Amino acid sequence: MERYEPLKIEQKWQKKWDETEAFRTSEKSGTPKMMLAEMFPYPSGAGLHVGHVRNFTIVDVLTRFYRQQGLNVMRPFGYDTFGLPAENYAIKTGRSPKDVTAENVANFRKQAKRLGYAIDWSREINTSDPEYYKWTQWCFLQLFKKGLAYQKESYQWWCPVDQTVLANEQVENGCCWRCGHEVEKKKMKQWFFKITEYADELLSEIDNLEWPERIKTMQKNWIGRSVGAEIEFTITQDSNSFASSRQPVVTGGASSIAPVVANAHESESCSNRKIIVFTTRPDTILGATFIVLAPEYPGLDYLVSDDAREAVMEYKKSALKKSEIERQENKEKTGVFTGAFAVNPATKEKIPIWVADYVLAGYGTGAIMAVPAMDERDREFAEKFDLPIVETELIDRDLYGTPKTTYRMRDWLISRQRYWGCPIPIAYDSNGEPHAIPEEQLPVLLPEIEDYKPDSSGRSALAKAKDWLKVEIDGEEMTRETDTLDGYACSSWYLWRYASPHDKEHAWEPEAISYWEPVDYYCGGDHAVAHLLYVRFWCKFFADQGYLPFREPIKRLLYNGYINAPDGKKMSKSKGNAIDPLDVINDGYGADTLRTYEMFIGPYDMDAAWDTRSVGGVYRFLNRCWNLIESHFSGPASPSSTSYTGQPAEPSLRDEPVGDVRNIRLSQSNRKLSRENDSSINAVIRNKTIKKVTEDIHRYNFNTAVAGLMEYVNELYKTGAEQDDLVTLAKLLKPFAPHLASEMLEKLGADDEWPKWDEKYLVADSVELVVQINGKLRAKLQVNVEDLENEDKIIEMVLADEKVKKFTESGVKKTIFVKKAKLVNIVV
RNA sequence: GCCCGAGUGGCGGAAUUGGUAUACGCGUUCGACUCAAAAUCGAAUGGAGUUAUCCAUGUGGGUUCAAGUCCCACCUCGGGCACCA
Repeated sequence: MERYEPLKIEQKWQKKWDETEAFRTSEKSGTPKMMLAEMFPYPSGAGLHVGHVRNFTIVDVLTRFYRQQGLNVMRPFGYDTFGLPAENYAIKTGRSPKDVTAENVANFRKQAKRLGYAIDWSREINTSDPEYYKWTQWCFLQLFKKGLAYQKESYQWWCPVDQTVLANEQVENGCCWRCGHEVEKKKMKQWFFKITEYADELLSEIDNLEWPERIKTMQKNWIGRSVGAEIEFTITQDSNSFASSRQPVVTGGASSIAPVVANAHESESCSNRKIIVFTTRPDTILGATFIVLAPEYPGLDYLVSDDAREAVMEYKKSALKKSEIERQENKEKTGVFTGAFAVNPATKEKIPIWVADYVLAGYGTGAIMAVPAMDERDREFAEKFDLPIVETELIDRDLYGTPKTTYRMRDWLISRQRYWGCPIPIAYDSNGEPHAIPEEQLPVLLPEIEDYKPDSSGRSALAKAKDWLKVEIDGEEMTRETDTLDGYACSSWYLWRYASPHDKEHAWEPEAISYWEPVDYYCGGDHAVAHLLYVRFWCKFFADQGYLPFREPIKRLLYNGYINAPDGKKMSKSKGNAIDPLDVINDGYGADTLRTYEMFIGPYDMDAAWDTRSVGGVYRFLNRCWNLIESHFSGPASPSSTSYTGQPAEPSLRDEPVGDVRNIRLSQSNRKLSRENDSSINAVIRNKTIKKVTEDIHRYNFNTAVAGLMEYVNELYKTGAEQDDLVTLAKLLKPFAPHLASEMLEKLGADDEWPKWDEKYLVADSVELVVQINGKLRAKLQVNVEDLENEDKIIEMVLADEKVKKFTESGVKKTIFVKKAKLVNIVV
């Protein structure tokens, strides 16, 4: 008899899986495929976190479950390596981000292997590998060629600590998602991806996704479609304030290296003759008594009157300086009159034009018609500044405006003024016009430099790589773009790279992609609106270009909850409440215990607190699995062959070498059963367990699947376990505890094919009938299954029961028989 | 403020379609084994009570033969959005 030694078993199987490349996959025609992936990790210096383990194990359970069912299952792995943490660490320690990243990747790989994941290691990708980012740059160029990657000068989120701009999705409560510092608005020329081009489809397709409702709702809200109209308001010519020849006053703004190209929308709405407003209520136009412009409104400088100019510019300056937090916290309306007027096209009234920061520059046209009688915010503003409030009746929606749909979602800002990212494959000619780097020159390699530190110049550290900056395109000398791409760009297509990770000709090889993808299961606990929206956007774009045969990249999304510290708070190194998964393994519990525990901890999509004592409970369960096998093969100690005497264990058992099983015995009542009866009883629980575990995994109820296995083992301890029971146990256990299960199957000489249950074992001859009186449980009777077909007979039997009689002396009003629930309710 | 989740023993959590509330695990108690401890094995374990029985799924109502589950109102916690016209 051997003791359960997880570390020894796990090492054996991990070595075997590694050497045989056990999980290597290739396209197989005729075999149903399945592709699963987790959201690939950012490999931090701290190594794997228990949260990673939960995330990866969910994917692994499904991977192994479907492999055991004979599907061609691909489960790749990758690392999202570009980004600020590596660069900041490099700045702090003086080491290169490349070296630091390489170390972290090696550590993550080693740790993932110690968890026994069924990963196809030939499909390992790394976003900062030039072989990979060559194709990220290729993707960028496709978007650039179609006008979906463009430059625009506008006010952007700027993190003064990280010295870079940020996308809307990376600003959380007015703070930088990385360093937590308050962000500012800064006028800069930046690169954008035109995600708004796909806003409609991104929204309408959400309903067809097998994704959690809460993620779908978040995406819908994020896209925020509003149907309304744009209405033109003419600025009054007789206004003394108006002068079309006046030069604009330049305010704010950061240096930019290329000339500003105003887009069509801006030049139209900042025309000096009219203001276009967006409204969802064009039918309320009769009540529009003033116009409000955002402080950043592009045409503001042109229309402001001389008298008001100073006050307006002062207001604009202070509004821009205000952090977003201040703007959010202070809901008190502020604003100033511009001195200009416009004509309400419906009433022909001359109405004043104001500036106020409750109007947002980035939404609609940055200008609204205020209807204080209808809109709470406008009313508040009107009351504060004593503007007219006119009660109004509604008119035909389409009378004065042109129908227009607007989205809350803005275009995706993708340039970053940082070193450790994918270089944007663009160069500027002497006029400052951007040109694509020819595809044959890709990848644009990230140059090795000495000093990664960003500065306030608004340019990344790449600007210091003087030689690298120069590039010749079509015989013309040009200057390279020094910004790098947002890391989310690198992760917007990695799922497709998995299909052909080493292809030199394509970002993804057409046949491989159409075999493997879209991804069947994608699992993660973050990025509900950013990454998960971006991959959908790129998918639609590349489908339109003919590169992808599907328009949604992810069929099913599993959004797992977090694992918190034992105190219920978020785990963090600084608070000292973090659990290191490698410590749990090395303490002797092993990877199987860790994996199984994290599946057992609770529903996968709910947050859960770590409980060290419960880890021990799962270890005991695996130990009991092991002991069943050991006693099966070690003769006298076997639960199924040891005769129970009611006395202390026989001497022969005491003489056994140290074995945790030596006290396994059978309860007296169960020993009365003959061998034949034993196995028929086991057939029932065996089939029940197969059904439960299979169905639970299909429903992602991993916690109850493990509970079902525990119950099964408890039963086998009582009844004794035959070969069939042990083989079934090992097969069902394998997705959760693959090392132990592999060892068990090897000892049993069995394969790992997923077992099927036979319904015939699940139908018993007699069943327990529940008897309620007035809805309260009063009795239980054994009845024959065939009697359930005969309601009269059942009721007769129930009413004849002694226990029931006590309650029915005063007469029976009504009886209800529910066959499916095997229940009778008697109303007295 | 608006939109989602969730609230069940001492604790984590089960209960899949309205039908036996508390599966499974932790903890606790008792017993076996041991010189002893650990480990292991077995038993018990929602509360009150003399058996009967009564009370328990955040609170208060309602529907129903029957409610953790459905409806109405409210409370608490967590998450998302937050002047989006």
